[in-house]
Amino acid sequence: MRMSKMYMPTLREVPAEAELASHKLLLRAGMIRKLVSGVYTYLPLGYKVVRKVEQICREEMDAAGSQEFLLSAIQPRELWEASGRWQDFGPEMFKLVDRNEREFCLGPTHEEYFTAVIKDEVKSYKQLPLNIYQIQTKYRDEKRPRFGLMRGREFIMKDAYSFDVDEEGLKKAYEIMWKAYDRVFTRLHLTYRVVQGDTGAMGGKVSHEFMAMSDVGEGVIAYCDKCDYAATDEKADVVYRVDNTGDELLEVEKVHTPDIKTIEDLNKYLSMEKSKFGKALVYNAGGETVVVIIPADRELNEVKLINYLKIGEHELEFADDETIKAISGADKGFTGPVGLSKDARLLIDSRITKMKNIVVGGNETDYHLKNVNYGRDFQGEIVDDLLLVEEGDICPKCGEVLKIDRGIEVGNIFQLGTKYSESIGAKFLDENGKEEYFVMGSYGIGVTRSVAAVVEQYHDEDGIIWPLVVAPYHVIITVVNTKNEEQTELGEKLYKELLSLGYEVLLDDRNDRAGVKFKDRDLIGIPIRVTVGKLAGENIVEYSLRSSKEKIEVNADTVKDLVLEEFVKAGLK
RNA sequence: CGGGGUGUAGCGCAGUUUGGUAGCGCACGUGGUUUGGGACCAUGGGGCCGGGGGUUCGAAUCCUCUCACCCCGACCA
Repeated sequence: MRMSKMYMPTLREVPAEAELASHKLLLRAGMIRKLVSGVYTYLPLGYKVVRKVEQICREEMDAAGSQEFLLSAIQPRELWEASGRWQDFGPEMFKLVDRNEREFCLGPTHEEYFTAVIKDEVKSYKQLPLNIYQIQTKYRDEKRPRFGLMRGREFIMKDAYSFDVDEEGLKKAYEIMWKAYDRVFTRLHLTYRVVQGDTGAMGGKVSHEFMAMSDVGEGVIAYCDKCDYAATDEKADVVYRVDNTGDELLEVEKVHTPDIKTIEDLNKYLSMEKSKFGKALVYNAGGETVVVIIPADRELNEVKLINYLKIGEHELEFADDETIKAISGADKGFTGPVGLSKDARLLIDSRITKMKNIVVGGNETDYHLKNVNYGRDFQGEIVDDLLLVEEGDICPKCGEVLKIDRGIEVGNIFQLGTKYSESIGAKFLDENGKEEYFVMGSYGIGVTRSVAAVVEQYHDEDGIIWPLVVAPYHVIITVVNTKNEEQTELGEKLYKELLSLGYEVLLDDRNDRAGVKFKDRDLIGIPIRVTVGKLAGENIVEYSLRSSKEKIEVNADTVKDLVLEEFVKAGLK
């Protein structure tokens, strides 16, 4: 491609709306443009990268025995009603109504739809296992779209679904997909970690997330260096050791705590460890008022709460002050488990039951209770673990200390089981002629998010540094002075030569100053650079890589060999 | 959803406090000089000052409603 003809609107200044490196650079490099919040246009250079990531997904899925489909983005409401997810996904879905008032959504994912497709045509165990996928645009009306391609409301996803006769088959399919994902992310040159995930709105029990490591990632993961334990913060089991000093149960004591509403205040006022307090959190959860008691030095893991209550993510919110008053009889800040209204459902983290002589809210404004003990003074539903993991927690697997890091969730695999086949009524006949539900798995890769993740991991202050596999072009030839015939001719010659060898080449034949061309090529991050300048007459050019500061002067005839060398090094030839 | 901030030319911004009919840099057109790290001179084009309503002789500026965009929070008992 000749750059004099290319649609590549690079920006010198950073658009005010961008915060992250990937967002800023993709905008500045003329790869994407925003239409509205969370919705982007892919310009030629950006779309080339997207297609390369898609192609890598495609190749690895095909190699893993999956077959490519293309389903519609529009899905009828009935399909989602069948699985109950019209409710569960709720406001996250873009919904629309046709002229006959029939309701649809723009697919946020395609479990129901794929299951419905299979249902009518796959009838025998002999047709299984089956693995199918598509690469398609997804729509999710995110609460807060942000960071460019990182969290959009429209994004491209590779989604695959497996259908098996039993759990055993599902586990095999899961393994195969896991390996395929390893290959995809390895080919993308991403530094990533596979962690246990929460199954959330997808359903099912087992899931893993592929996290591209990055400080700006929205995902938080807890991992152990000693063993292979790694999980998202939402999923991570918390090992919380109760420190029981003074084993004797003391008499409950009412203490006056005027205006002491937070754990911090209480901590100072009573000069007692936070771990001796039980904190109460009041929620409005799917129509009922729920009070949760957890050790006060820890935070609640809302995902664990949502899962326990079996409600949708958007059905959980903090209770307002009136509700708190109604169930506790006191102002906000003094809620506790003792003498709480029966209208509230009381959940107790199991650790609370082991703690002795704790301090809790008194359900009376300006009062707390000391020496409160589970069983003797209050009772409630015991929930095994509702806590959010923290740095320094004990590894639930090996007992070492956990570390916390951040990552970008670029892939996700789920063992779904029969949730969708049952709700959609998708059955096959097994070898005994008995009807069984398909045992399913689903597997996603965020294609456009992966593009952002690559930029996050591969950039510097001058621009993007694309790995060769996903670079929009492999080589850029910069003709320093287009008015100079020797330079122009040599540039053309090299351009044609490399094109004929099958490389993707940019020829910067623009009539601009050298500096402009250098800045642009740094910004758009083309991996291999050839500069045709003053020594063109002697058939000498400058050769350099975007990833290195090194430059060498070489005979123009050897450029093709150097390029080949890079391809060999990258494992592409 | 709550809180905060911002909307002025394609991009980045000033002007708003104290109303008087819109400016700077980059980008863009033209002519010229330049050409190895975002050139220079000259000249030119481009704005319902996010939108509606109001106050006023007069509104980018004041009042009001609204929309959009960005950030923070969804962690408080």
